[in-house]
Formats: sequence, C-alpha cells, structure tokens
Amino acid sequence: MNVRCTIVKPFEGTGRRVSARKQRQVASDAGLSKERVVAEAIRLADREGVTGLSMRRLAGALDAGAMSLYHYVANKEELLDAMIDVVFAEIELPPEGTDWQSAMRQRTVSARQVLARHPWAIGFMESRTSPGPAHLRHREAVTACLRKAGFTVLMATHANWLLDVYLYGFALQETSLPFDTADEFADMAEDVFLPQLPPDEFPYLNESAAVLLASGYDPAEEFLFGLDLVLAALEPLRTST
Amino acid sequence: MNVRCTIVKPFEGTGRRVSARKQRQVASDAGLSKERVVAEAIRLADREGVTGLSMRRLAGALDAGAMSLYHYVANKEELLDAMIDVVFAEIELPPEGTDWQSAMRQRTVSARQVLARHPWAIGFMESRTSPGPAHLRHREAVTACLRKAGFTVLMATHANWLLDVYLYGFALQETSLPFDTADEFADMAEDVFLPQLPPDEFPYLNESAAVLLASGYDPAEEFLFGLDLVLAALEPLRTST
DNA sequence: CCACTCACTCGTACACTGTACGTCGTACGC
DNA sequence: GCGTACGACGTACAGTGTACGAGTGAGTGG
Repeated sequence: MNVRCTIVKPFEGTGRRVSARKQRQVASDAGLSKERVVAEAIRLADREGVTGLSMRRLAGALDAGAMSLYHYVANKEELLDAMIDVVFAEIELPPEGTDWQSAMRQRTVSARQVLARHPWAIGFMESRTSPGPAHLRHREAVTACLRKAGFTVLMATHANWLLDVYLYGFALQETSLPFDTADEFADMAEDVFLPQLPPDEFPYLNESAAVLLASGYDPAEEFLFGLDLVLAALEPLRTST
Repeated sequence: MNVRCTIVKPFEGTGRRVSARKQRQVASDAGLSKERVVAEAIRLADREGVTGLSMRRLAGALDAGAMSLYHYVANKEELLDAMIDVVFAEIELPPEGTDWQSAMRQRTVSARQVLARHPWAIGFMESRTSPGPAHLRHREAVTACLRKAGFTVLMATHANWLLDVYLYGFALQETSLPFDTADEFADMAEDVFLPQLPPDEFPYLNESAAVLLASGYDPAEEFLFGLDLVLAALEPLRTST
C-alpha cells in the first residue's frame, strides 16, 4: 500500500504575503487569492455540480486566465482538498455543556444541512489523503465530546465511526433520490414507479408504494428517525457518567 | 424538479439478435455484445478506478474501435447503469427460512464484499435515475424479508433505509481510509498521523491514537460491530412475530 | 536613477476525454 | 442477384487538466 498522507494548511505558503506588502490593492475585491479561488470554486460546484467545475470555467468566473489559478493551487486535487476543508469549517462543532446525545445530534443535523448545500462534497469528505485543519478540529471536538460523556477510547471510536457512517450514508442516499418532499415522493411513486412494477413480480414493492402513498410518507423525516435510533443504540456503550 | 426515471432492461433491444441468425460467430469469444462490453468495463473499472474507464480504453481492451461501443450502449451513462445492475446482481439476496436478522446480516455482509470488489460503484448504486432489474429484484427481496418478519410497511421502510445508509456509508468510509488491516492502521497512525498532531492542540486525538495503537485496534471489525448494533436497534420496531 | 529580482498573469500547446457524423464491408431476406 | 440494414470504425469537434515559458510591473539594492 503506497499512500501519501500529509496534513495541509490550505491557506498558507502559496498565497500572496499580503502583510509584507503595503496592500497594493484592495486585496479582496480585484486581486486573486487562494481564499477567493476556493470560495468561487465552491459556488461554482454548488451551482453546476462537480462535473461543471473546470479550471477554465472557474477562471472565467474570476475574470482571470486559466493558468493564473495555478499560482494559488498546485493542481485540481489541492483545490478540492481546500474546498472540502471549507465545507468542514461550515459544520457546527458539538456544543459543550449539554448531554452528549443532544450535542452529537446538533452537530450531525448541522452536517447534514451543510452536505445538502454542497452535495458534491459527500464523496470526498473522508477520501482526501490529507485532512485539512478544519477537518482535524472537527474530529478532535467530536472525540472530546464522546470521551467526556464517558465513552472509552474504543467505544468512542465505534460511536464516532457509526455516526459518520450514518451521516455520509444518509447524505449519499438523500442526494441520489429524485424526490425531496412528501409531495414529490407521491408524484414520483404514482406516476413513475408504480406503473413500472408488475404486481405479480413485485408484490411487496407495490404494497409498500401503495401504503406509503396513502399515509403521506415524508422521506425528510427519515433522517431524525434513524439518527435518534443510532444515538439510543450507542447510549449503552457508555461505561461511566 | 425535472427528473426522468425509467426502468431499463439492460440486455435487451440493443444487443445483436443472436438467435435470429445462424450464429455467424462463436458469439461470446470474438464478437462484441452488450454483456461483453459491460463485463469488460467492470473489469477495467475494478483495475483502474472509474477515472481510468474511458470509452477508448475500453474499446482497446475489447480490440475494437471506440465508436463501435456505441452500438451496444447509447452513451457512457447507460454503460454505467448497466454496470451498476451487474453489481447488484452479484449481491446475495436475503435467504428465506431464517430469522430476519440473520437474513439481513447475510445480504449486508455480501453487499459489503461486493462493494469492496467494485469500489467505483458505491457512489452510483442509488444515484442512477433508472433502477435496473437486478436492483428492483434486490429491493423486492429485502422488503419481503422485512414484511414477513412482522415489520409494518412504514417500519420496513425505515429499516430498509437505515440498513442501506449503513451499508453505503460504511463502504464509502472504508474505501476512503488509507489503511485496511490492523497492521496498516498501526503503521499509518505511528508514522503519519501522530507526528502531525500537536498534543496540546489535539489531546483527544492523540490519546485515541495511542490507546488504539496499544490495543491493536482492527478497523475491519468495525463493520460487524455497527451492523449488529443497527440490527438490534431495529428489532423493537417489529410489531408481530 | 538604474538595474535586478521576483511575484504574478496568462497564451500556447499537448495529450486526453465523450461522442456526432458519415462511410464502409458484409450478411441477410426477397 | 440485389437492396437493405447492421455492425464497425475513421475523422472531427469541443471540452478537459496542466507543462512550459514569455510577459509585466512593482519593489529593492547599488
């Protein structure tokens, strides 16, 4: 196994030494900077998806030449790393001073909102070979929360892992589904899915679709239901109080 | 929301009518076919990752011209759809005749193995707008298993959802991690992670790394631990026996 | 004041991608 | 035997990431 794995500090080194110069420009308006490049890249990815994010288009959005970007970012990989770390920074840390379930619930809900805002990020959050500083701060805070709640190191690792699995798995599924609300689900089920499911071949799927339709099933409620189930299942793993 | 969502039958329509002709060739060796194209695409993606799968390279592996592929596949999207459905077909269905936990455990373990074999598939399993026949058969079997175990339609939906979230979330994390075994984890933690974590800034991460290292933590065990936790948490949702 | 350095910008070029279009050879039904 | 249609594929086009190197202009040492 041949992995390189270094921790990067995204906004350091490549950026212009703005303090070392007598602010030759407004520094945030006209001139480029790594922050501006990354921020615009996130806006572009939010708007057009990750496939719509190309160096040329990004440069265009910044009124710059494509190759100018490479002064702030070594390559597209590094750009993605920096984008992911900004996304991590948007996630609320688990607050101190409450019970661990409320704290983890709050950060996980926040993370889900952030990932819904930046769906392109889901597949990359843990897959970058070099975790950024916001990522590390996040992990430290979560681990601290669990350890203070009385989880042993091993059980905290299990809990951390399971909660992340739930978060990323849910976000992945959520963005995949072609409906968001109960109404959209009803429309899709009625107009698209049901007509394509022969009742004799798929009796249970037909039954499910019919019942869920009749009862006004809302897929948006699935998140908290599963999250609370997972949190409750983790509670017995605590050893002390 | 503007989604097209049709159910495709992957190996039908575009393929050569092999029975209508007096087998002008060996039909599986030399000649192309949608099955052969898709199978080779999966082999290529397994070997080189999804970014290594290009129409030209796939054609090369099949000793054909790039444009020949488009006689069996409308575009790369449809190729991916067909590949995903083959992956679904590799997953064991939950066996009948056992308790629901064993059945779902078995199919989820199988699914994890399949996804480990085809890591490129993880992000696409539920994101294709048109579920293939193997996908539908899979869903039907899982739903049947849960309903027969006494889950109501709504609870079966919750359970199905949570188990899929766990499966995909785990597979996603698993492929992201730069280590697979306990030994590799130990090496990574010692050589790469710990040196980059200042103890005063990340006390809990340092503590965790040290303890896990000392106790020979094996990330491979995480899957069954979490799966059994989820299965146990779902048990009370059953209403009857 | 001049020369030099160096951060920054970006035009061009190359190898690669998906695929639209059109052109073949050939095997088949009549 | 012939028209037809199927399957194969060469070429071309717009797009991608980025290597290379040339330009520009501001700051500094002499």
